[in-house]
Amino acid sequence: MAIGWTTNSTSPATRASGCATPAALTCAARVPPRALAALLPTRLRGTFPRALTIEGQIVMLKTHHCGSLRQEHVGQQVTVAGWVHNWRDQGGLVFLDLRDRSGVLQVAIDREKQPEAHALATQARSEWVLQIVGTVVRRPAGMENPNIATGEVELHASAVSVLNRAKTPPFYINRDDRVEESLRLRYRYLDLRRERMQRNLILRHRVIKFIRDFLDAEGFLEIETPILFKTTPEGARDYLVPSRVHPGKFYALPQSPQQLKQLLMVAGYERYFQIARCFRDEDQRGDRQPEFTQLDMEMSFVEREDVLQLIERMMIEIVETLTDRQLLAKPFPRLTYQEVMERFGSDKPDLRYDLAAIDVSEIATQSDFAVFKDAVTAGNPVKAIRVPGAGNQSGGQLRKFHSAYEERVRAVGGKGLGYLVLPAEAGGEVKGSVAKFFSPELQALLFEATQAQPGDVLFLLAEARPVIYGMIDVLRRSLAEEFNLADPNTMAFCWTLDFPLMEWNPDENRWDPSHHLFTAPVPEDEHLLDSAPGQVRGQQYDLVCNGYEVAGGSIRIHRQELQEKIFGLIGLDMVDAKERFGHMLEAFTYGAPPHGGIAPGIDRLVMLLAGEPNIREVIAFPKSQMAIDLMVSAPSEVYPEQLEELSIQLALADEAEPE
RNA sequence: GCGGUGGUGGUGUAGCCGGUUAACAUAUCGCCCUGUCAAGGCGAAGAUCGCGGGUUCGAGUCCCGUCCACCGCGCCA
Repeated sequence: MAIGWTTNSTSPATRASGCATPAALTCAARVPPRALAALLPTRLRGTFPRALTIEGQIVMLKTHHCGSLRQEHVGQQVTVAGWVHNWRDQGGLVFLDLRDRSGVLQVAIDREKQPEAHALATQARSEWVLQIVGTVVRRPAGMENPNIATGEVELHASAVSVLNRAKTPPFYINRDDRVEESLRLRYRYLDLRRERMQRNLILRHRVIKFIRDFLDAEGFLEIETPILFKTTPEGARDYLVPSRVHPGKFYALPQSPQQLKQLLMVAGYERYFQIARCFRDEDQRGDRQPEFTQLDMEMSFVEREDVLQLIERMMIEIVETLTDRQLLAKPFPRLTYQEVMERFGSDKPDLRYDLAAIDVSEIATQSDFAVFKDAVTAGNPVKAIRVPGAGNQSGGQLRKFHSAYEERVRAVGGKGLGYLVLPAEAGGEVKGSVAKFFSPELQALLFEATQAQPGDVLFLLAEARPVIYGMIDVLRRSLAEEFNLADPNTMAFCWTLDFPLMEWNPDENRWDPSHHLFTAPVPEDEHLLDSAPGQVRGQQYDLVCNGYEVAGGSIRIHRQELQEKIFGLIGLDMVDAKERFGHMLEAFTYGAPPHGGIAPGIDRLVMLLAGEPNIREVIAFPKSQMAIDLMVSAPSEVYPEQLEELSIQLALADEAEPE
């Protein structure tokens, strides 16, 4: 049996490479393209080897990718294969737009010149799979199509063969129209054919490849950890997997590889990462799926600063190398937890716009407004949010404007919302619900403190923490949406630091770890663990971008006695703790190095880089909000024999009885 | 678990203060057409209005229940 390359090669460059992999379908290994545009399938370049032959039979069904053909190919005979993207039958001349992953190519089939090919082409319909042999031709002058990358050329077909026919798809593949999402999910394999999804998954691939290359160069090892692991009752609900071999016992899918990566540090691997799947059985959101992907990583002999700098460098390079998006600030701003809560009411503020809350308690307490005076007396803050230019509307509009936001504030527990309107011209009258309680001198102080300009509106809020935080957050988000303040092309990263280590849980009457129970306290605060646990700051850090938490991590506790102390504070008695985390405590007695890590969420990161509104758009096969895979109908019932083998009996409530 | 929005030919929408034959675009099918590229022209077919119940002389439309999708709250160490 003779195996070789065909001799009528079209590309000297690829002859030398002798590579059987279509070059255009691989991704540039070392030099990622500068811009997002370079990610488009239409930009993939097709240097392509000759067809592979075995005993003279061509086994590779294409010599070039559709989207790769350019003027330089004019005159060459090529074979392409792909899906019918669109077709236009003009009688004696049929145009087929043939699509493969690299892009779209117009094929012209002439009845007079190629009657057989033409006869087949007239039958072809959307999404049929065709193989077409033809000659690349420069398009006639004036017939170029600048909207597609191959628009200067077209293929004059000499032979058409139908590799497969296709039913009419349930929705348009060739348009970016909105389609009901349940339909997209049911036919996800068709949805994934669409350009938007291909672009997103290619970007996702590039981000992950970039991360692997970057961390490899930094001395990290990629190490896999088990998917079948052990349940840990804290945190989110676990997905459980019954054991056949051990009746009545269960594995749990990892909520994250947290414990394992710390054990890898004890094991001396020093720098670990993994593109890790994580599982949490909680209700869904646009940025939450039951299974999601983290870049899980951990480093030994590092301090907080080392982790922050490494991640920051990586994120900046990802954005600048793989996208056209602008970074709002670099280095990334660093904000303390207290600062973000007081100013933005959220530990993941969207910094693309200001709308920061400013504490005006000192001024408000001098006003005649009892609500503000009482608030300050009770130790609660009075805060102002400046809304630039919002005062330039009629009195009626303003009242409507204010009451709409007052309603939002009430929805999060606020009792009311005061407002002041600065006149557009100097000397004009200051209006608004609380204007009469502030003397002109106090008003001036207020405007100075908030740097208010003519025509601005000031919203004034007085409430106890943490209710006021929720009010600030909801005001910022909804104002930014109404006034279009968030530039979609900007990536506003920041670090949130100095979280409290513990939060008081009044229901359970104990302290809860605010991050997780392996987070180390800030060394200066360690002495407060006994006297004032609520004041202890943790060595925790979150990376925030555009209002989303895109990474969270901490420096860990590596000493057994400190770890035991934390267990005590959160109400875990040592018998319990040993049962659940005995392996960790024991490991820490065998020379655990100081270590820390972080875990960026890949789905959220790619979502932001792609400019998508939810993570389903960057996941190939996501689940619905009810955690259902609409394509395969998972979860599903199982056969009684399967349950029997697992020693499991169902105890369903009547209404949940399976049919 | 709670609240909100939506579900109408294959797809996307209109119809919603109840009233004759459920409208439009597109896709699909047929015929015509040799420079189209969101092709065009002519014609055809295609909908028990998510499902179940109720009110009514009469329900896509009103009411109740239910299912599904999405958004948010709770939840998510």
